[in-house]
Amino acid sequence: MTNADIAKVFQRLATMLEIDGANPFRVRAYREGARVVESLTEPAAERDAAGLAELPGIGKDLAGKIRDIVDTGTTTLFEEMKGKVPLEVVALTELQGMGPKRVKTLLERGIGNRAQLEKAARARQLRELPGFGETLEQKILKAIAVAEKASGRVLLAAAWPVAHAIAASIRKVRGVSQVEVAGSFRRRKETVGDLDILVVGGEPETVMKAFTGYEEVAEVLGSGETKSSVRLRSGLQVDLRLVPPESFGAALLYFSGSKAHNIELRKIAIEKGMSLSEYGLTREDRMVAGRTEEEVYRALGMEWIPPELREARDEIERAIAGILPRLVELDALRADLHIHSDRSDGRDTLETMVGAARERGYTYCAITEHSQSLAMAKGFDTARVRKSVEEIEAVRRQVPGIEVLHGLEVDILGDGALDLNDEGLALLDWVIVSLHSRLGQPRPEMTARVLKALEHPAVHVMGHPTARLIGQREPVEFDMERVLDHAAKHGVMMEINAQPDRTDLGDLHARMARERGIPLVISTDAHGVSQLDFMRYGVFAARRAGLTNDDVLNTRDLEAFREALSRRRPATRATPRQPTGEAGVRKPAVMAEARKDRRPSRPGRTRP
DNA sequence: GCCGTTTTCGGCCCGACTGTTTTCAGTCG
Repeated sequence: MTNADIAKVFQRLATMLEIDGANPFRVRAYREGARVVESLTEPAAERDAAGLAELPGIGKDLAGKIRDIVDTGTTTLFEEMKGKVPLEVVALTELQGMGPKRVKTLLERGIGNRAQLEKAARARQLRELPGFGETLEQKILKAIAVAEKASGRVLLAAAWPVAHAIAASIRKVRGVSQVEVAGSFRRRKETVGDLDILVVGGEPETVMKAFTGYEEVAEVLGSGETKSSVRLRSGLQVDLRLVPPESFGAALLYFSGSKAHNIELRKIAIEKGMSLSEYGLTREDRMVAGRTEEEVYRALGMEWIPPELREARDEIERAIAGILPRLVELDALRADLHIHSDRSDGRDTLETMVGAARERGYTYCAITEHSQSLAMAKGFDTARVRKSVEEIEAVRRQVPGIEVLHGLEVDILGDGALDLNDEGLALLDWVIVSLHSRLGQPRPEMTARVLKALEHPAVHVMGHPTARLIGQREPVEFDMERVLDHAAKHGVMMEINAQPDRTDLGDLHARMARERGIPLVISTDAHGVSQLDFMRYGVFAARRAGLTNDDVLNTRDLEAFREALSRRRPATRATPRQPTGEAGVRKPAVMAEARKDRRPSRPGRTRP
């Protein structure tokens, strides 16, 4: 039972209670409980009831229910509520414009799922219900159609060019002085549900007209003086808000979220005798701050918090204490350490890829083709690796100015063995191990398989550890805590794979790795030149995880990177390439150093 | 349902837009 599973039960319970007309603050407590459990970096299952009740927002009752869910898969209240408000009914609230009150009205008339709702709407029966009308009936039919077509959230990388294009077109409107894309886009979540655009300046009518008339707009969902919403042809919803300049910071803060972060800030405002809204921070209707985010945060007694951290985890306490981490920057990366060429399943030649890496300002990179078991991808066996040594030598001569590490992305076989023998491994500078096959193994087997692979002394890093494909494939099942503990023990690093549909490790897991002092590398896994630019999406995940430059090994120069690699020689067993003197289990010094860096007492801002 | 150097009871974040209504409830973010 994962934290996400527990959170899902609480979310559903909240909606059920809401439809049932429960005390709204009780509903909120379940939502808050879901959020707290979901953002834990350790399994809630490992805490007893008392330990759970120590969490903010979790009291005795919710703690007991979490234990129930962990132990039995459900809890009494959930089962009872399912009788009153079936899950099909809960799903109705996902339709645009359908909240708990309307769903309750429907339920009382025997309309309890999407099919029944659509039928009633088509039969023009909805308009007769109290609080419903002809217009709403039409909106509901539209919402059903949209829900069936759109799959919900889109990848950040898909929204990226769209957001920039719309923002650019609004910037051209006469009088507009500021345009910013807020929302989860600004927090750099790996997927976004919609886009929120904030605008300062210009005649309201002109700005709104420019927005609703944008070429990609398929439908205008609403338009007022200060707010308009549209749906693009791609299905993505975009909201635009026009705000006065003196409120821009407060509005940017507000619309960037997360909601939970905002609520925390508002509570702090109230404690200080003020009130915070998207119009500003006020004291007795007098404006205290609002023009910039910095000014609002300062007036609340804390430093400015980077949007990526605004998830109501621990960032507010840290901002108050002045110990926010100084987040890793894209510009700080010196290398891309996971690159394929057309020697295996990439599209471009070795020389092209290395040249493109150099163009991106890297001083070193690793070429990492697949191993033999991925025959379709022309994976390398030992003989091919031997030949590759010369090819890498050649490309080093062809493309000066960047050091090329001879790497390989070696498959972790079904039993945890590596897909290359020790002779082949000994020829490599950089060994990534990855899961590509038999991804459906049950949790105990998968955990054992990964643990075994990480014990091999030749291994440097685990690539895209969970093997998830966002929106397409669930992460593989293994015990992440044990895997990370094992990685820390054996000096194996973790990759943040920057392919936008992987983003793997994701922010929570990367945070868990960091807590164990495991160095991370951010790599693109590029299969073509253009994919080298995916690096930013890996950096975003790292920033959301709170990682600093120090936590990310490929921010170091080549010498420091090599130094760190050379220390990865803990020995569970000797291999021919191990100098005997280096045997013995110890944590690589780089990890001890990294751990030291993240003591909460240490101001995160003292070093770049 | 949670929480507490103002409280163990009585609070709990704020505003725009829409549609159904004749002054506001519901939804959304």
